[in-house]
Amino acid sequence: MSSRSAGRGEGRPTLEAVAALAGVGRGTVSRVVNGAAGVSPRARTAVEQAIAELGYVPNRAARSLATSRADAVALIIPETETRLASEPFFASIIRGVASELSETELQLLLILVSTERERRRLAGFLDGRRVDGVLMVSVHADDPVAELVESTGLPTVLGGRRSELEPLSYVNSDNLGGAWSAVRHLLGLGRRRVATITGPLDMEASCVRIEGYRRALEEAGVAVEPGLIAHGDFSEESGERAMAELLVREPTLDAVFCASDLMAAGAMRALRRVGRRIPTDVAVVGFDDSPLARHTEPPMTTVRQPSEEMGRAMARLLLEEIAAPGRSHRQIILSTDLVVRESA
Amino acid sequence: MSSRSAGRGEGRPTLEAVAALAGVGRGTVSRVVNGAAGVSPRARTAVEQAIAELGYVPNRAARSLATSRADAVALIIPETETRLASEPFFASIIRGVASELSETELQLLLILVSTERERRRLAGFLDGRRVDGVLMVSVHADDPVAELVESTGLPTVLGGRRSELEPLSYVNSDNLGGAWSAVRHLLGLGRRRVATITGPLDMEASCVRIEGYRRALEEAGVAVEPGLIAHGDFSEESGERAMAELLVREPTLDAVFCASDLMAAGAMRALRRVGRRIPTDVAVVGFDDSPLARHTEPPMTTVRQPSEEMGRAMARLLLEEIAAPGRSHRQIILSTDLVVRESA
DNA sequence: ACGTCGAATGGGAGCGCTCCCAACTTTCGA
DNA sequence: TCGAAAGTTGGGAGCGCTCCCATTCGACGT
Repeated sequence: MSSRSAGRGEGRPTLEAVAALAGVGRGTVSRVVNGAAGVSPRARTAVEQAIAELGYVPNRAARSLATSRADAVALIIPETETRLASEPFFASIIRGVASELSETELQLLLILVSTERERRRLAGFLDGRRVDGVLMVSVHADDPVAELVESTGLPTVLGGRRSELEPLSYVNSDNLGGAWSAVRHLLGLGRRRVATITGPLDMEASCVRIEGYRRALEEAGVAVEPGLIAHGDFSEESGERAMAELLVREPTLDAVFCASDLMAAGAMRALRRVGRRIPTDVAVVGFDDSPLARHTEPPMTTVRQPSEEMGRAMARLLLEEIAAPGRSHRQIILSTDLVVRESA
Repeated sequence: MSSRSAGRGEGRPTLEAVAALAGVGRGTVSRVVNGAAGVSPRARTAVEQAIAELGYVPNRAARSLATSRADAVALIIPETETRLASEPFFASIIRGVASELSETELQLLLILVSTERERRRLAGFLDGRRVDGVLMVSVHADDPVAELVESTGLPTVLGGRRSELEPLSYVNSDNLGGAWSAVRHLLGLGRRRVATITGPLDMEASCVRIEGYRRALEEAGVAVEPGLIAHGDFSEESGERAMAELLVREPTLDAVFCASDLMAAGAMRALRRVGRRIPTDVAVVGFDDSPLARHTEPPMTTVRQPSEEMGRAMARLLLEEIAAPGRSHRQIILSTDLVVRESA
């Protein structure tokens, strides 16, 4: 069934071959293939038959050359080795994007950028206009990669924004509400000395989660103490380290809200090491609802963010942007919700 | 003059533009760009200067059309929603492949195939010869996707093989040795009623791991009892279910070797539910050494397989195969090792 | 001095497709 | 009945690149 059987000695069948077999001109075949109007039913049938018989599949490169579209989009993940593997967040994004794209003719190019060399390669790549649009996740405040992408003028959609005045389109989850509800929950449990372990401060999501933490505290009339805020970088080690610091600085804390599940897992480990019981002594809440949250001991209470849906929304937004390049940029905020397990 | 591009906006510079500026012919520029021999130093310098001045980047589509190479490879992951996200194995493979590919000019196309529709789309895609080669992981015994790929005749490298007489090139980890050493370890601990929870039987890796289990037992003079073998599908739920079954069927078991960390996590949950202590009552060993293995309670003893290296090796093999299409297929086996933590 | 040979070079001929327009056919109103 | 409008159709002109061949040029041998 694959075109091999139909081979007329030559290589793969071309438009021209189909035209010849169907007894029509190239133009007509092209119109049929692209679903354009203005083809008589008679001609259309003949062409469709010829296509089936020959097993014709249009040549992407030729089409690309003629239309100067690439029929592909790039998903750029600018992260170091470990994060991609350890955070299922990325895998979910990929899945969402891929599933949305599978409805279209667009191909998904995956580009991981971690080294300086890879960044330079990316520059050449984008300049070569080999994609019609770009998706990018995990953007830091003044990420050179993001600036590179922005400077190309290609339709772009970010997962997460760089700041409140992000000029590009983006899809974000409700970090403020998520953090807020996590801390509300902790307060509702009667905890009053609630600490937080933040993500890297050059990421807007981290800052907004801190803000959510602040607001929940303030609304409850609990003072925000700088000593209760420690910083991490989303990794497990950083969470462990931050928790250890907090424990020294504020021995009386009774809860901690962590900006990622990974950090929460690290924090739990630090707590366990010094013999604090979870949640009896210290309640712990994470952020992401990654698979590991169900495997910690005790299972982790965490803020779920719909990462696959995020990927899907990003793809959808990008498609719109590619279709109507002029239009102003848009943003989508997806809601989060608290998954209560046993750690808080 | 073409009204579209050459008008005022003056699109990206072409080979011809570079040639004009450098005062040479198209052929010479092409030679320089492709690093071909037979260009005088003088001409080469002039061309390089012109390229820099114009910021010329070759058009991939045009090159593709002329050479009928795609300069891209596809990584196909035929899996259902959840596995991609829950198993860091895939993320590691992706990273390995991407990092190896970043040394080349090849692009990485990611193709997730889970629905029937996506499979059909893949068929057209491959027939369109839009990639120079294919990488595929997680292949089941008579996976229609694998057969589809094989039938295209494209250079292909599998991650894992379909059977012992796999005709395609593949990279595999030493499943036999891994399983063997896991069970050895259990036996060395004095356990004598060692159960196993297998992966899906239509995957060769599962069968080989069972074989490793068998051999270790036989070598130690311990009888292999069918009742101690339960089947799962690599997922956590299946592990939990299988463990529950085993517990009913063989209440006296004192150890279990699981063919994946995820299943081991499920098994641990099942054990905990019925109050069996780990490892005191039942020792548990997993397979993969995924990040979650460090977060279970207690931390899991497991067989590490070098998944990123696996991705890298796959890419390397594919490059060779693309370069020398005629040559016979090759295989690479990567060794595994046991990571002893606290569950066994 | 002249012929010879290899290195360097320019440019024609496509690769397979889309775009677009001229040409042809059919239909319909006057 | 005739012309105009509408509906179809074929195919030329590229898109930007590589491949390859004919040509040019300089260096060398005799």
